[in-house]
Amino acid sequence: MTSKRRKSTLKPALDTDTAFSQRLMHWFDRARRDLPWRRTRDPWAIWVSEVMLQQTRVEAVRAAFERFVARYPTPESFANASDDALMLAWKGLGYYRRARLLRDGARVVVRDHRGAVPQDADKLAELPGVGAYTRAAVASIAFDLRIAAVDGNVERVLARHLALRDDVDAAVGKRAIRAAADERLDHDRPGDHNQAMMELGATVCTPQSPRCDQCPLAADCRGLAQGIVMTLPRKKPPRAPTLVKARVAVVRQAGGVLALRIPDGEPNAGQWELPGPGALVSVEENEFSARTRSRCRAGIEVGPVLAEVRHAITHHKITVVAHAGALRSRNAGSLRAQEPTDPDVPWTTISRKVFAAMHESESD
DNA sequence: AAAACGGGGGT
DNA sequence: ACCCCAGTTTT
Repeated sequence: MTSKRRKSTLKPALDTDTAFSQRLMHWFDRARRDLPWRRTRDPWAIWVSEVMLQQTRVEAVRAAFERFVARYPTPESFANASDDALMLAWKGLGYYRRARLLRDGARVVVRDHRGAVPQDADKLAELPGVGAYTRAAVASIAFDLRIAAVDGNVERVLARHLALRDDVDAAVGKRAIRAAADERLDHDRPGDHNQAMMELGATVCTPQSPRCDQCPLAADCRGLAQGIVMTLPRKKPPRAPTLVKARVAVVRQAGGVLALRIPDGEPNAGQWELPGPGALVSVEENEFSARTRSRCRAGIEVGPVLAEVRHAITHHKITVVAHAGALRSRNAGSLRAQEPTDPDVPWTTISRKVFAAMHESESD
């Protein structure tokens, strides 16, 4: 057999790209998983799935997705959801702020687009919570628009295929990735192409132990040829974390414990947490009462330590010390009694960790 | 227990 | 170009 590789430089880019997408599509047609959001072309459902998938593994999204779209089948239905309903609908997925942004987006769809997700890439990008990635994903998967989606998976696949040594977080690296993604996009099946790239990154071209022997793109992968796959993509080193020693009080009342609904503007707004100065505020034990009073409008005295839990958010490493507490003011201010085990109360993750740790030490 | 991972918004 | 938001899974 003679090589089919062309020597001509007439249309080298096109030739290479066609082969790229053919190999990718052939692989995807065989390897694609049957997922609920791949059985619909409804742009709202696809939008929802993309937002969920940004933060959670496929398996966790499976159940949540079907429950969510059954409960909120249209942007309009979700636009009208209350904060509490939103929390419940998003339960188990974390990153509640994204659910709020999704609702903001749904509200704009209702207000500016008569409730229909706009079939236009620029209009999509104007929606709250829809950035470059989500815009590309929805536009290509729901509407067949020819826009390459670049998420972390795609970034990794391309950086390796190109042997791109630039920092992918810096402007030069971003431009290179973007250009490579656009160049390789399959114009006949843009939605499938984007999904295939992401699936390849998630299942074959994985961060730690890539299965290059199973990769449809290995033949012309320059990173593999140069033996630098594991070093890519290059990113700038993360910033050193800030250490926080936060404190909360466990004040038993009316069969539950006192809790604060986190005010708008603070992290985790709308969720419930144990009273204290806040999850990102370091305080000594003797400062607790004063700092808590200003935020919770209630006087709380703290006693013995019941539990310590650790939690990490962004560049904060938080140690939360949970004290037994007692209410000293006449009324509870902004605090309400809530049941720790009530599945309908959207406790913060830190609060749940505290309850779990207390439960463990009890059963010892 | 530490490390790894990621997309959107705001300044 | 920078910082902030916010968790789960893997090692």
